[in-house]
Amino acid sequence: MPARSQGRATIRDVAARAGVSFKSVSNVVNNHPFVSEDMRQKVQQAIAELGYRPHSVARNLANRRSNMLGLVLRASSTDAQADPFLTQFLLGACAVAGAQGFGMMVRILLTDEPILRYADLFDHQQVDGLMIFSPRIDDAEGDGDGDGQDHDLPAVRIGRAGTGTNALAVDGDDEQGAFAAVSHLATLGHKRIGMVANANLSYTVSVTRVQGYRQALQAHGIPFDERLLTVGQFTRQSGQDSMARLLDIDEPPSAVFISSDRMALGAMRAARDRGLRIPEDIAIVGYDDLFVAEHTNPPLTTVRAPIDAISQCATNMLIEAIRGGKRIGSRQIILPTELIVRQSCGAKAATSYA
Amino acid sequence: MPARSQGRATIRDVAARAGVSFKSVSNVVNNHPFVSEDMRQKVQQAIAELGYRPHSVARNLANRRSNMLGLVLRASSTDAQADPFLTQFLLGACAVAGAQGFGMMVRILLTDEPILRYADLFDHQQVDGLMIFSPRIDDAEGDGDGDGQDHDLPAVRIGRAGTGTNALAVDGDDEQGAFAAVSHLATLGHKRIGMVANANLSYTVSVTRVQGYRQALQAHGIPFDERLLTVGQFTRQSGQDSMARLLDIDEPPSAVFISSDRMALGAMRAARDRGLRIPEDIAIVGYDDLFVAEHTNPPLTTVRAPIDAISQCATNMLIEAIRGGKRIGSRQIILPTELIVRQSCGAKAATSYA
DNA sequence: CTGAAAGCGCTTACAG
DNA sequence: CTGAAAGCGCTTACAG
Repeated sequence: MPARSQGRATIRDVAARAGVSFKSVSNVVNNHPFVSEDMRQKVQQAIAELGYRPHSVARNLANRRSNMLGLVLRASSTDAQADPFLTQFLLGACAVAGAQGFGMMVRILLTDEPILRYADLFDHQQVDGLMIFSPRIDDAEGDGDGDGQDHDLPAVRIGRAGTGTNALAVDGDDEQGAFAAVSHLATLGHKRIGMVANANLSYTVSVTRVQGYRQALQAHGIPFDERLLTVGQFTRQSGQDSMARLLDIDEPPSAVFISSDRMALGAMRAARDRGLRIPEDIAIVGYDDLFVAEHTNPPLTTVRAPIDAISQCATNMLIEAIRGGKRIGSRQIILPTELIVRQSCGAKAATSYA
Repeated sequence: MPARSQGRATIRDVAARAGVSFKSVSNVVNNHPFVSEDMRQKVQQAIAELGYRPHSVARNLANRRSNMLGLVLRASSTDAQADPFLTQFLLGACAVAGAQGFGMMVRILLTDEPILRYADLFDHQQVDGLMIFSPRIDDAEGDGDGDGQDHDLPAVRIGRAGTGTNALAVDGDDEQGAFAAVSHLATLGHKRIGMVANANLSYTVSVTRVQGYRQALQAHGIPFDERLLTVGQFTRQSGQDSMARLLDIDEPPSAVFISSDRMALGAMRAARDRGLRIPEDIAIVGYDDLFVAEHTNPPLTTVRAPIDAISQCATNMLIEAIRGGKRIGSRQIILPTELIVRQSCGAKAATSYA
């Protein structure tokens, strides 16, 4: 092969081989209009013969585009909960991005690190847009991505929208999910329905679920009793403690909505510690549909977020924003969640294995 | 700020501001030796004032390096099992890479896709090295990354080494893990110890665990009985079926090592279906230490792979190979696994919650 | 539709 | 230790 002795074939090599100018090679590689079929064929053949592959770095420099999406993951020690969704999210996002010619570069941000502008996690022009995945993190903190800068990147947040100018966001409908969970309980005849919130009410992810809870109560004509609402902090232990507290009040609940599966594990434990049978003595609904939910005893009824839809939607939105130019305005998309009925509430379960 | 009216500050702007040549700026940015303290300060100040950030794309083009690691993930529908490790692996790898100035670009490869050279998943010079994560996939297939090409990238495989020339690989010590699991059973007095392999024996990940099983038997003077060895195929259902088969033979086992937690879930179900108590009537050990293992009834004794150590080791090895130049030769590192004793074998558990 | 030019922002050899 | 040059591989305007 008469390619260069060193390194891969370059656009010039292809041009020489095909007997055309290298501009023409660029044209066909980039699928420009108005290239004659003849030219295309000649070039394509030379490309094949030389095993030419475009040099993306050079291309990016000239283009002022990187065809890269930057995914920033906020992980935290207290919050392993987010992890189970992460892989699934990543898979979906990479697939969509790849199909549209974008690569994915990921950056981890530990919560304890100081929060800077997310864009600063990447070099200048290293990515064309940002996906910010931090669904279970304190939103107040999370909003520290100063917009207002001149050359802000398009960004989409997974979770609730930040305060930025170009706020794009995609999330599951937590309110509706909580509503469905609690309605399920009410429909089964429960009147004393407690709730263990997954976090204190400075977290929007906690607030929306509480709202769904209250709306469901209202829809079913059940008065809200604040003694029935307690608050945990993500961990299983806090679920156990919160449940114990709920069980200790006068007129304890006959059913409890715990807005986190992880915490529901603790809650089930607390119930069992008192000799309460699930669901006969106490009905329980969780939230998240972790893998473990199917394997608890009894299998846990819970709410599942539409991770695949979220990842696809977010990726498409971001790419659209990148292609569409600077200001798309803000947009927030909320996707419906699904109640997975198993056996922890006493309803006959549609899906059941364990 | 006298920066350019358009775009970010460039190296020239910094030079102008600091009153030096832009070569000097490059020098300090790249931490070259022999820059006077005075120069460094002037430049650094100008950088700060202008908010200059190096343009990585341009730098990469000039450098012929991208400072990027390419992570290819082989996912498969039948193999959700790999997922739980993925997030943890990704976190570890990104952290190490980031600390050494490397970004991470990820590419998903679905198993059903044709297997090409892994390097072809990336553009030319888009990444400096490859991490290949596909621990639970048929190894025969996985080896289809033709080495032998001229400009092969350094690559490290998570799992057993491929056949390539530059074969770097890191893995957990499955043999030792299986050995520990089965020895645990033997130590508790079991003589009839069965095994359900996680996959048929064309998968090395299955073979090594079987080897550990046999070695442990031998070490404890227990003869190998092939009727006690059965083979599943990753799924929970196959674990259930395999266990049922084992329970049906004459002289059934009093303890079983199931080399996959997912399958152990099915196995526990099969045991319970026959009214067998765990661990009184039948002891069970799993493999993987999925999150669910802590929450089964009873909590599952199992083997945990050193994911963090693997991710860190693999990333460091790869970066070393990148920095060290072409041929490092092949190297395979096997890291020790850990037996997590819970309650499914009747041993007093050190760690116990659920 | 196709050439020769200039440039993306930076870096590595090259003389001073 | 510091300048002016050439180049990384490609692309966008520019004339033909």
